[in-house]
Amino acid sequence: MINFDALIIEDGIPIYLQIVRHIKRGIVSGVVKDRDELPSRRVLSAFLGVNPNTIQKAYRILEDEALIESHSGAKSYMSLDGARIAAVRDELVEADAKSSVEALKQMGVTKEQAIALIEKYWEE
Amino acid sequence: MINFDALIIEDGIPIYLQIVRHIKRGIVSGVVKDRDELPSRRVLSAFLGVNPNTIQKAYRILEDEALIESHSGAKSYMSLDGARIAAVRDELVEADAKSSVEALKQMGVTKEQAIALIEKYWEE
Amino acid sequence: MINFDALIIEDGIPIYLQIVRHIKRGIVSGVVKDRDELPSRRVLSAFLGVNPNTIQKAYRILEDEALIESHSGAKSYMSLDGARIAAVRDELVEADAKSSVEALKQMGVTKEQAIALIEKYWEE
Amino acid sequence: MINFDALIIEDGIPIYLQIVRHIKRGIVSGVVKDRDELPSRRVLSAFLGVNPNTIQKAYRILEDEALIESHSGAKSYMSLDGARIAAVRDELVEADAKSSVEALKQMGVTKEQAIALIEKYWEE
DNA sequence: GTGGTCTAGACCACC
DNA sequence: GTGGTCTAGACCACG
Repeated sequence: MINFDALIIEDGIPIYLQIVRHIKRGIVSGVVKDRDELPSRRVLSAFLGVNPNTIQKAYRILEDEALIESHSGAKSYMSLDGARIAAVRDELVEADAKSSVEALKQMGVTKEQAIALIEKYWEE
Repeated sequence: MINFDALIIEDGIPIYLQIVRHIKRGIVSGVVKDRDELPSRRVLSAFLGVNPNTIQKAYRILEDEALIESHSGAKSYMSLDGARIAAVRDELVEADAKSSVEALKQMGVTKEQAIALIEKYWEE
Repeated sequence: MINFDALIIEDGIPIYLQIVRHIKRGIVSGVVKDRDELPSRRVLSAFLGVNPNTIQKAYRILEDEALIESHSGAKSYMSLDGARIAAVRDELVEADAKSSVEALKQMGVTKEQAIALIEKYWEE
Repeated sequence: MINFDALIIEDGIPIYLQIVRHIKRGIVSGVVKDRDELPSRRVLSAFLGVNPNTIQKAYRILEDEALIESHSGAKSYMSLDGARIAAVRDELVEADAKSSVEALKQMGVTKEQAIALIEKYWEE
């Protein structure tokens, strides 16, 4: 089952979005697989020290994106296939790179300067 | 004078911050220069279709950072020198690159893949 | 025995309350009589496709209002007399007519239009 | 401005739906007109003794149905035209009369008795 | 035990 | 002042 030990709730960004992002990163990195069981709202809320409703909101978003399946009274499971995983990868990796490139271009940074920046901060 | 045609107000992020960011990107790219005249609150609010107070809030922030000079009843002008421009560049460019690198690293992307992504999206 | 064919579970209002209401309507219409036997929790839950606990909750409410008699392990029976039936009639018929009249009046419908509506939908 | 004195919150049905219904009845009766100003979330919540969020949920539903217009920081206004009013009328009047007829029929009330009930309560 | 909804209180962004 | 969001607690239906 997916592990939430590495998820440290930080301030300034909604908790339910941090949970969504954590699960999506698990999908991209391959830690989470199809048909994996998700912790129940109550269990995860107790573990993270937040309200069950906050977990519910995160799971609901993932369900709307067809990444998990929930049925009243039953446990929740991951529902992944190649297309969905690719979509999540696009959303996280490509969208991130794309918006970064756009911002840098608008500020007059050259491609060479951008690559130099990446290399510089990669080591830190 | 700085052009606001390229500024498309998007939802989810405060309008006054989008205006601030747009002007700051102009500073970094060199489109905006020292002593440039800024459009009046009234003119810009009409052009963007937002409340004059929202423009006021954006200008006030820039004024607090000493990037513009306003005198009640008179026009506002950019107030830039090498140090200020460098500070804005750091704030925008470096912060952007840094957060992007961090996100990609967290998802298991290698430095080489990251650079490839930058090059790929730079052309589009 | 009371028939539950006409009971169509609708969303938005608690199922156990819908069951209570259905039985009370049977009392008012005379379909349900004193000493009538009620279907067992298990049978009714299977018929309606809901959880036995939901039936239990409905029966418990009727029991609290002294409209049925239950003894653990044995069947449940209606327990009606003139006073109880009149009370239920007041609660349902009069409350229904009253709230309906109030709603229609509030919407600017005239008495004649209201009667016409009743006649129109009575035939369908 | 629309009046909420006649709205008595009752149990068993979500408060926000009762508020939605009350406003829709005002639309049908003509009490509420296009461009009418709505009470703010805070004012109405204080008046009804419920949480501002409950009002927000009701207003949000009406906004989704394009019956009101809300913009952050500004007041909320009704947004009505003939087609929208007709749609609301259908939804309320017909649904109300239909469900009332169905309930009365199920309780063994005759059409004549139903009409008598309507006339009786109409005068009160 | 499970998932889901309703109401509430605190807070934020905006005009 | 306005509208909007986030988190929380209590409750409901269900297996």
